[in-house]
Amino acid sequence: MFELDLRSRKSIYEQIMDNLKELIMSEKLPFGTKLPSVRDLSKQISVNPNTVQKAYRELERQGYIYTQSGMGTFVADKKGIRADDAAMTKAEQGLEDAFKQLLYLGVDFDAAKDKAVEIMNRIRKEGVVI
Amino acid sequence: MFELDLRSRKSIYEQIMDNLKELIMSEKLPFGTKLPSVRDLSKQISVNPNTVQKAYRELERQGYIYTQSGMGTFVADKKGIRADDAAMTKAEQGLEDAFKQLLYLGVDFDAAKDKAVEIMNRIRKEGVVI
Amino acid sequence: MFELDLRSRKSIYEQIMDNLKELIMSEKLPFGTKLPSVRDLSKQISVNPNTVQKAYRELERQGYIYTQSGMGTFVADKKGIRADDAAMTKAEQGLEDAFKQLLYLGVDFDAAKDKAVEIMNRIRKEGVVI
Amino acid sequence: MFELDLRSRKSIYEQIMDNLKELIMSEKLPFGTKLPSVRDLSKQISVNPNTVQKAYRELERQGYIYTQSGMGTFVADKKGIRADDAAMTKAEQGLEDAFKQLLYLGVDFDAAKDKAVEIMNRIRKEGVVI
DNA sequence: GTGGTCTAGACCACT
DNA sequence: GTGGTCTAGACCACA
Repeated sequence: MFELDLRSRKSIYEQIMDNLKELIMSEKLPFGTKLPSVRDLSKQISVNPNTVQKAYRELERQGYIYTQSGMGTFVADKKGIRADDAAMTKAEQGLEDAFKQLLYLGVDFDAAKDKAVEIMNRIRKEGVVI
Repeated sequence: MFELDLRSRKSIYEQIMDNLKELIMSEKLPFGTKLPSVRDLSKQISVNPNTVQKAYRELERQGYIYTQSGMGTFVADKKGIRADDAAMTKAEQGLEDAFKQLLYLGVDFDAAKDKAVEIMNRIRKEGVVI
Repeated sequence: MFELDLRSRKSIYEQIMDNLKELIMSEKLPFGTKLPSVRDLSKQISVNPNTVQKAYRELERQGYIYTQSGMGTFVADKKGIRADDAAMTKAEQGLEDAFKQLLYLGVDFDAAKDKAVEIMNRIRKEGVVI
Repeated sequence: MFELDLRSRKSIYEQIMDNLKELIMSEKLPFGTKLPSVRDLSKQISVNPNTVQKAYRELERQGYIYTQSGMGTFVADKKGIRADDAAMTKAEQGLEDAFKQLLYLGVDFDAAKDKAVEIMNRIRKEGVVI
């Protein structure tokens, strides 16, 4: 389904969330699709079930998926996604930090900006089609 | 000297590092400047000396400052900053992740890109003069 | 696991690092092995957990081990060790200094060289098998 | 007279000692030579007089130099040098550590040994003539 | 005075 | 349970 980098500093549940978000936003998992159960997914990616559960719970809170008792977990309509203000601010802050980091490393402003634009265009092409 | 946001998710020592990096890169603290001693800065910003030292240590490792035991800590020549390839890749990855995060939140691609450009221009104006 | 010399001039965290490096390089702790947790090792060798953590942190920075938050700390693949040029130069400088130190003490050149060769051969036999 | 690296991690008084030991052992400062006064040397190399004094005191303790009240400080006969056991052990330990460090960095045993021999021969030629 | 190391013990997020 | 961060305070060597 997707890959994790167990050696990354990013926590595992966040990696799971990001992977699923990407699949959902790119409509590789379209509205209504049944997600694997917590137990199945946890086996598939060799991760503690609690960790998967945490990812699912958080995704549900953010409106990406929903659960039907006894039936399973499903991809929600994109309209349901909460444009969580906190998450938004955090993402913007992340953008700012990453950009500054480039400048800290001695990259010239315009070069850094070009780099950023290049990355964004690549993302558009590669697939986070929305 | 600068301010901390104790409620932020960013750890204190990282905030100290980022603040100092900004002051150094903008040459508000030019090459050779003596930084406040660990103890002084810790009092100034009401933080434990160990926390300040951790920030100094890491900044030294990254080449922003250098230390003379018994004498103090000083701003290093910018040439000393390691254009660490790993750090570079990491920064680019960070940019990519942050941008994707925006898209995950349901922001339209072009809106996200505009946002990013706006942020970059703000950074340019505000002063990370290099 | 190993022993510390609390009376040594070498700081404790450095002794921990050197001991672990030796165990790793000799493959007594092969790739992937889980190291004792910070708390366990600290109890085992009667040292404060922070001190052990400092050693682990530095070993991670040097690429000998890696860490999975919440899971533990593991021996990294040797390929990960940075053949850091700076570290190399430093090691050579250390060799030079140590040798000069012998000469400063009034040891005859050939005697010092013999001593050095003897030490190197002992190291080969004793086990820093690579 | 000689140079210091203020940014080095080696303490200044040790650098002074090593420089003087080298000059003495190579007989560039032969037996009986008057050393500059603490005050003069401290000015010359822009260092706190206390630091120079500490170096002189330690050199005297080790038998490299001697002081005549009111007259100054002089280079001692090499026979007087105390083959301080502790210092000897420390030097040997340093040699061992530096060599191991090379191995840690992934250098092959024989390559490391060759390197060491090369360094020793260079030292012989370059001047620590004894 | 300076930085460097260490202890004792706390709280947090993650697995 | 795991590592990561932080506080409060101590002692040391060095300048």
